[in-house]
Amino acid sequence: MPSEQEAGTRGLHGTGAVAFSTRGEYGVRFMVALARMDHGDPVSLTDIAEAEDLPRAYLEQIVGSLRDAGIIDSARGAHGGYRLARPANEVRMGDVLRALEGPIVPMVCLEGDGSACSKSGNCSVVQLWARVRDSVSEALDSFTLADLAIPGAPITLKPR
Amino acid sequence: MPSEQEAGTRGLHGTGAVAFSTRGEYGVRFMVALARMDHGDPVSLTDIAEAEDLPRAYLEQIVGSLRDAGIIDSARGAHGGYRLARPANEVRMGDVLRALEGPIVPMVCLEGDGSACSKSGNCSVVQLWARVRDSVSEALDSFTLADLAIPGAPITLKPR
DNA sequence: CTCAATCCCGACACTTCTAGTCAGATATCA
DNA sequence: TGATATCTGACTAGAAGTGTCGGGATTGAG
Repeated sequence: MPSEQEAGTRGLHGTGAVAFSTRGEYGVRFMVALARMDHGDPVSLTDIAEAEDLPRAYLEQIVGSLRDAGIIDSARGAHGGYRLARPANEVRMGDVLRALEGPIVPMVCLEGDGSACSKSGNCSVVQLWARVRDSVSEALDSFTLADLAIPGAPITLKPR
Repeated sequence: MPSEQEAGTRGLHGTGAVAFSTRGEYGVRFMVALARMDHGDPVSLTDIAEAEDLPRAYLEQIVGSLRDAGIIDSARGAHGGYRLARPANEVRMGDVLRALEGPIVPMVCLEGDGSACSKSGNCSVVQLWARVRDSVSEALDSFTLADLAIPGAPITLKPR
């Protein structure tokens, strides 16, 4: 039997402006699946990739960012896997997305301490970009992982 | 004298998630400059490109989107150029950005009529993306071109 | 100890998008 | 007619996105 899933092309995720990449989508789906499957023991990446039909090797990269950000804990070795580092209702989706996609910066002039733009003092347009940035952060942080994970019935793992 | 400006590399515009491209930045800067320079007669692209230090040929492409969207009017031939199609205080920045960058769609599952996602009925995550989309639209539409073009003018934001 | 499961990590390949450049066609005014 | 502009399509180099692949390190079980 074909042991490895064939992933093929999935196209781009998000059209036009303000689009998240597949890192954002896959990472969020991973987190929701993990929240539902996490009953104390680590959940393996393979189980989640199969449940969500995501390319395992690629997901592995993405999940590394979540681990580095301290959002999930990992356990290596046999019967290893991933667990939530905090209860789902304490995980803001803004933290998840920032870990996955980097800081939310709609325009270069907002990067770092703002010194990138030479006319930072008298530029009126920067207020527009700052407003967009703050709105997106607020929207993301108004959801917790629990908000997204609760609706479905909790998924139980097959015994191993 | 050197007839063509050398533009060189300007790097990417916006880091991480929710980034606008140079189309968005240059287009907005074009609009602000046009709003300030428009005193009745058409303003030529060359004048604006020089004033804002933007690559003329590339800006030409970008401005085409604004014309197609009916945000500016163009006049060909000698003494031609561009004019605002409406007063600056009637131009919402959301319209400008949508013309420049396409619809604001943070994730594929929100595209078109929403039929792209197979589990559109029971997906909880879609609410997150929809919220982000609406927040960005509101943020952009809370500014008019006049807010950005009037130098030193106090920017009044609509209450939310 | 050995084996299998599992995370971890770097390198590579392919495709698409970005950010332009360039040459020419078309339209208008003097 | 000639100078000035917009308009259009084709082209390109480089970056980013979306994965695949192979192997190394760690752990639990038998």
